[in-house]
Amino acid sequence: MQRYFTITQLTQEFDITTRTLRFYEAQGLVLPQRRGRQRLYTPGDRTRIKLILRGKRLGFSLNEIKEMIEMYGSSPGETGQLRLLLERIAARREELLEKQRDIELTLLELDEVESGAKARMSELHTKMHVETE
Amino acid sequence: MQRYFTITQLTQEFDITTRTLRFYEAQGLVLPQRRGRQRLYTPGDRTRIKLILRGKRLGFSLNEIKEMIEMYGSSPGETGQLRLLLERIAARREELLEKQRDIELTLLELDEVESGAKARMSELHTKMHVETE
DNA sequence: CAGCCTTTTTACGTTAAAGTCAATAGATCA
DNA sequence: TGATCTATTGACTTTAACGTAAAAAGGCTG
Repeated sequence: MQRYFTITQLTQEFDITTRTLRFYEAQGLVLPQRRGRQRLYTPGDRTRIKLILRGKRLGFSLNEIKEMIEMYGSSPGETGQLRLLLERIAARREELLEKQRDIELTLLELDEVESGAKARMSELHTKMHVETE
Repeated sequence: MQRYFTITQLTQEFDITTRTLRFYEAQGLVLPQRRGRQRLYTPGDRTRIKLILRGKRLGFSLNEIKEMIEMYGSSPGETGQLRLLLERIAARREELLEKQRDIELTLLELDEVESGAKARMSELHTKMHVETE
């Protein structure tokens, strides 16, 4: 029993438009089957779409995302290709680790701004309190 | 003693073009002083540029980055504004935490692909070994 | 089977973030 | 001072990632 999703189901689930999904298909990122002219998405297609959107949230371009997806599915039988695959994995991992550090720093700065704002807020309250005494 | 950076120094340090820095200036993201027509960047300007590039790496748009930078510098004196600032901080934090989770997942998947590739690689070696015996 | 709704195709438009190019202005160096 | 270099400005172009609109093709319903 193969369960399929329609394009509109997926657009609603992920809050994207049909234009977007067809665009991703034109870029070779998803390849839904057809029943006549209608697109049928398998659970596997749905997973790929999730991967695409996750990549987008992290700031990767569609081309980079395509490469990553191809990495996932690839199982090269030759040593040279395998070595290349391992290199690409290492490179991606580096990028992701850098993004992690970037996020850590940004979160720390947000903490600072927040405590500054909270301090000013309690100052304001104190002042109001004194003035109304 | 105020030390200044020239535009080319910064382009070399951050590996961007002068066009990019002037574009950021036109968008109001940095505001270097002028000596005649020449731009002079202070250490503070340099820090802002670092913030911009970090934001870009995380997939934020220049407009979002501008908002964040303005948050950093702002010190509103009114409670309503402060409350708004705190809300924005919370929203940003949520986004960043989601990105963190996205990264974790992606790293895990990379691990899987990698160990799969390594397994296939040692299979290949074993096979070669057997065949050449 | 006529009418209506959804889906698909095709084609052109748009926006963000620069890239490229040409003209001009200062700055520098022999 | 003339020549050369670098920086600035303005205009136009490009690319990615869709948005929008129009026409045709199914599919469903009374």
